[in-house]
This record gives sequence, C-alpha cells and structure tokens, in this order.
Amino acid sequence: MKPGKEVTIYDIAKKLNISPATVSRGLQDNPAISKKTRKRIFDMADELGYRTNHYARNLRQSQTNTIGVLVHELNSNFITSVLAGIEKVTTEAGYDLLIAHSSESAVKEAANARNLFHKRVDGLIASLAFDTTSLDHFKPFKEKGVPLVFFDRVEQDADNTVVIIDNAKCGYIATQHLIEQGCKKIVHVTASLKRNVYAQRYKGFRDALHDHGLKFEESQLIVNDLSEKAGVEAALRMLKMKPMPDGIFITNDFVSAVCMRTLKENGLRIPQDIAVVGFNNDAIGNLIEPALTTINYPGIDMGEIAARNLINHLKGISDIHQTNTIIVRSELIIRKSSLRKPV
Amino acid sequence: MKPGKEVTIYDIAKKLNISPATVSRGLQDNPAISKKTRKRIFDMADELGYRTNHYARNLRQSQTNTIGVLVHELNSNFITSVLAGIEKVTTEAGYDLLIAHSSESAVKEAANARNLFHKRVDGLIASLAFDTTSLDHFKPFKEKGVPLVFFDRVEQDADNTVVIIDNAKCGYIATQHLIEQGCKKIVHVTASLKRNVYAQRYKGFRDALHDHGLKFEESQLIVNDLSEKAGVEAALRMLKMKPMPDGIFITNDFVSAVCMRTLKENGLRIPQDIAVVGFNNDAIGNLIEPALTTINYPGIDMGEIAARNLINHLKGISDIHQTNTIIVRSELIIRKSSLRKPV
DNA sequence: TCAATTAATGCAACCGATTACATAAAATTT
DNA sequence: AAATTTTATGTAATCGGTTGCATTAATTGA
Repeated sequence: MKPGKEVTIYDIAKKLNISPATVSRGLQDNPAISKKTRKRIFDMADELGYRTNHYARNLRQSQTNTIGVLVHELNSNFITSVLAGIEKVTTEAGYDLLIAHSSESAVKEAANARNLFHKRVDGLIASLAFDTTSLDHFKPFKEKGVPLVFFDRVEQDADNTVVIIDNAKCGYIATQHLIEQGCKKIVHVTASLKRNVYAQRYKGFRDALHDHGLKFEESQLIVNDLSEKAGVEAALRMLKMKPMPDGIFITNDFVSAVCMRTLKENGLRIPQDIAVVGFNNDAIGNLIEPALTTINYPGIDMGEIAARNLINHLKGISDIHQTNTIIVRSELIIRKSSLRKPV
Repeated sequence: MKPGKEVTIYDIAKKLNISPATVSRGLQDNPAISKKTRKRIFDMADELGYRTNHYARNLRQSQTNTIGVLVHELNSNFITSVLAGIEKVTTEAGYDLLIAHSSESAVKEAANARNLFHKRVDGLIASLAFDTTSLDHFKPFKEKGVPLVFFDRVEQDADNTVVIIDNAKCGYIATQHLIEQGCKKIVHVTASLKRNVYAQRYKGFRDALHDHGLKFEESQLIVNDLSEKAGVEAALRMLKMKPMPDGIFITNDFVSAVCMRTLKENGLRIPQDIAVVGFNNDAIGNLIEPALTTINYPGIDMGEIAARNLINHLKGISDIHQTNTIIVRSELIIRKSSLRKPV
C-alpha cells in the first residue's frame, strides 16, 4: 500500500461491484444488508486496509462523537482518577475525549471553553477553576443545546446537572473527628470560599464546632491558593498563634503534607501537639509521617457517573435536566496524624 | 439564535452578497482578499456567531490537525509535566491532542495505537509501556508516513526520533554519589530491564560500582513493577540480606518513598543505616522524611521538544528523520536521604 | 401462475469548507 | 487610448461518508 493513498468505501464498492451506499450500510451493520454481502464487505475492507474517515462521517451527521473535559489541573490523584472514569465510559460508548485544563485560571478556562465549543464537542464535563465567578463562557453551549455536566467544583444555584460529594458533611465529620480526639482549637486551611467545595467544607467545619460548643474566631480560618508556599505560610502563621491550635482540618492532602513538614521542622509533634486531617486521599498521605487522616472520595466513580449521564442524555436514553444533583459517597479514613486516643 | 441551526460560510456569503470562496479566503487571511471585504466578512461572522466546521475543513484537506499522545500512565509528576509541555506547543500551533494511556499494558497500548491510527492523527508522540516488546503496532503509521516521536521510554535501535535523558549517566552519578557517601553495598531497585530507561540506569549503576572497585552480586538487583506492594517487598527483602545494604538506588520516587517507609518501620535510620537515592523528582520527595535525593529531569522540556520536532516536521520546516536522538539535561538533586557526610 | 409483500440494493443529494482555474475590475505601462 | 499587469472575486469540483427515496429481486399468498 502506497503511503498517502487512502481506501474509501468507493474503493470497496468498486472491487465488489456494489454501490457505496451498500458498503456504508454493511459497515454499520444495517439490517437491510444481507449477511453474505456484509461479510464480503468486511473482508474486502480488511484486505484493503480500510479505515473510516471520521471527518466525513461527522460532517454528514453533524455530530462529532467527541466530549470535552474541562478541568483545573491534571496533577492530582483525584483528577486523574476522574479522568480515568470518564475515559472508561466514553471509550466504551465510542466517544473521543478532548481534555483541556485551565491551570486554575478563569481566563484560561473561558478560552478553553471557547475552543471546545468551536471544536463542536457533543457534550462537556467540567470542574471550575478557583477564581471562576461567571459562567458566561458556558452560555454558547446552552444556546446550542450542548449538554453540560459539572463535577466536584460546581455552581449549584444554576440549573446544571452536577456530580458532587456532600462537602458539608465531609467537613463536619472531619471536624467532629478532631473534636472527638480532644482538640479544642481547630484551624481550617482552605481555598477560595467562592468555590462550592470549599464553602461547603467550611460550613461543615463551622457547624461541627458549633454543635460541640466550641467557639470560632476569624483567625481560625486560613484561606490561600493551596500551593506549597501557601502551605508553609499557613503553618508559620499557626505557630505564631496564642494559644496554638491543637487541630487542623486542611482541604487538600498536599497542603496538609507541606504544613506537617513545616510544623515538624519547628519541633511540634503530630498528632500529640497538633492533630491533622486532610482531604482527597492522595497517595502522598500514606507515605508521610505520621500517615495522614483524610477524606476519601472516589474520583473514578464521579468520572463514570458524569460521563454516563452525559452519554445517556446524548443517546436519548435519559434526560440530563431531570437528574439535577448526584451525590457520590465519601468517607473519613483515619490514620495516625489525628489519632490521639486509642481506637 | 435557534439551537441546532449552524451558521456556515454560505450564510455569510449570502448576507454579504459575495461568494463562499471569498468568505473562506477572507477568514483565512488570504492576501488576495481586500482589507475592506475581509473586515465585512469578519464582522458578519461575529454577528451571526459563525464557527468553523473543522470536520468539513479536515475532510477537504485530508489532515486532521490532531496529534496523538500515547503514554503508560497519567499519574506521575513526570508524565503530567510532559503533557503540559506537549500541550503548550501543540495549542500554540493550532493542533488538537488525543491522549491515550495504556496502563502499562502492551495490549492496551496496541489497541490505543490502532484507535489513534483510525482517528488519523497527523503525528504521534509515544512512551512505551513496561512490557511492550514489539513495535509492530506502530507500523501502520510508518506505512502511511505519519511521523512518530518517542520520548523517555523508547526503542533506540529502530530508526525513530527519540527524546530522552542520558539514563546511563544518571544511573552513574546517582550511584557514584552513594559511593562518595561511603556506601559499600548498594542495591538497585528498578523495573523491567527490557525498557531502555531501566536498562541504561542499571548500566550506569554497574559501571559506577565497577569504576570504584565495588563488586556486584545478583542479589543487589531487584526488578519489579514499581507498585506500592513491590516497594514494600523490596524493602523486606533488603532487610533480610546479610550483610544489609547501606545504600539503595531506586528508579522512581514513589517506590523510594514506600521503601523508606517500610525500612523506617523496621527501625532503620535513613541515611545513617541506609542511604537512598530516587529518580524523577516527584513532589513527594520533598515531603517525606528525610527528604529524598533524586534525579531531576524536565518533563516539560521533553514534552515541548518532542512536540516541537513533530510539528516542525509536519509543517515541513525540518525533517524528523535527520535528528535522531535528542538528549535533554538532567541532574542529581541532593537531599537528606543520602547525606551521610557534611557537604 | 400472477399479484402482493418483503428483503436487498442502488441513486443521488447532502454535510461545509477548500482551492485550481477562470474572469472581471482596477491600476499601470506604453 | 489601448495593451498589459495586478488585484479581487467567482465558479465549480472535491474530500468521503450517510440516508431518504426509488428500484429490483426474492418470497409469500391466493
């Protein structure tokens, strides 16, 4: 076979002395085509090394069989497992994936959304950046009727389908666990409260404090960007507090690890002096010392659920506008970083 | 604008009373079109909310403006930064990315290659799975003249363009460093020696031992699959050795962290009893205790270089078959896990 | 045996952009 | 002013499948 020469259904048709329409139908397993002809078509396709031209097909059908995924970063355990879940479902269903990440920038997020829109994805799965406030960049999708599913970082007030965990509950049980371990002054380290996930976790945190009769001061809330530098700074700030906190609930395992390192460097013992609870159950939590208590939630399931809902909608099996909010299970995993009492 | 109604260049042409050809040219900044007309075209395109139909374009031009990326996993720092590098270059050049991962399975790798081939990527960037032995699944690309670039895990004997680091040298300096720190019995923990990266690192390791007059026994080489379980087993095996090793060179930071954890659990002090050097400079290395000495190499640069070479080739700026092997810089980062002597 | 169904296949118009070639209009040269 | 060149635009074929409708062949029924 010479390079550059592509085999088309016309070539197959000519060789077999039948019409291209028949070849097309045969390739699609259209029941109108006899088994005999179909077999001949497939055999000839193999022989000639035929491959479908998806561009011709998509052009004609005016659908791309592509799903866009918009995430903030690719660098966490959580996100990669969500992607794995999405990928599993979409490949099974014969869809391609176009993945874009915003590096936590609302501007880049909007640019990516625009790009995916121009690429005509059939549907979009997205998790918002830190500083995204307006959802305007998703409007074109809505106007064209392209279905959207948000996961994890979402805007819940809008009429979107969202796949999330119960962040408030997670925040509550994480905090409650610290309280049960005897912590009296608990600090919460988190990111922009404009994002639902952080706002909800914070809410759970506050509720738990309140329900257990612990008071709260503004200084017990540290908001930053979840970078390494921010983790170090948060730890230093806590070291200066009087009295020092005896418990920390941090919204992310990486920052937890950084904080713990800094605290330890400054002579504090974990969990005796300060107990720590993280969030996400990244691999790192089990490798640092002491091992990190954290909230586990199944990224892969979230990805699968988001993708499955979108695809069912696309195939007309179900309507995405009916199921508005899907809550995925989550749990507290208790390890040494918070254990001050015998189990 | 009603959903479902797509604006085409014909619509623009009709409104402006010019031909679709002119619109097409105007949109492409073809110099044959007067500035005035071009402006009218762009304005009308904006007004109508026109978006290019890439499928029509690709069909006509018989090129997809898509580059396939084939990697073993998405879960490491290294791979995500390579992807970031690739993405940067390809988006700048207006290419899309189709990313597939093989989960370290040669079978899945072949399936992904087949899929990307059928999707007609214009070029392919790949890093091989553990157990890939044959490169047959890349043949169709070669036959059709689709350019290939391999990075990191490559097959060097073939006539492919590869982007790599000097793994032998890295293995050498890592080992030499341990020797300089006074290690007499060094164990190397790595993965399948069929893969160039591991084979070369092992070679460097052996050469360093030899050059410094240290003898080597088979038991000093532990080959596994770089999983958590494998890391624990490797550590346990070393604990049973008589005499126990006083240095370890591990081919990956995650496994290093796991090994260190197990060794510490068994009462060993690092680096006093055993010094450890990892590979990759993952974030984890700086969070565990003691911080991990490791080899750093810039994934983002590798990605950029691989992508840039591929794209230059596609654009006819350069020929990929000329530059056969590109070696990216790498360096040893010394941290506490190996430091037995004052710097 | 012949009409009425049903099954299998073909015809031809599309999807939306690109581009070689032709043509018209404007600018320049002689 | 006519001829020539340059600039701007139009015509129509093409890329490779898909699909509504028409047609033919095979099967069934009367």
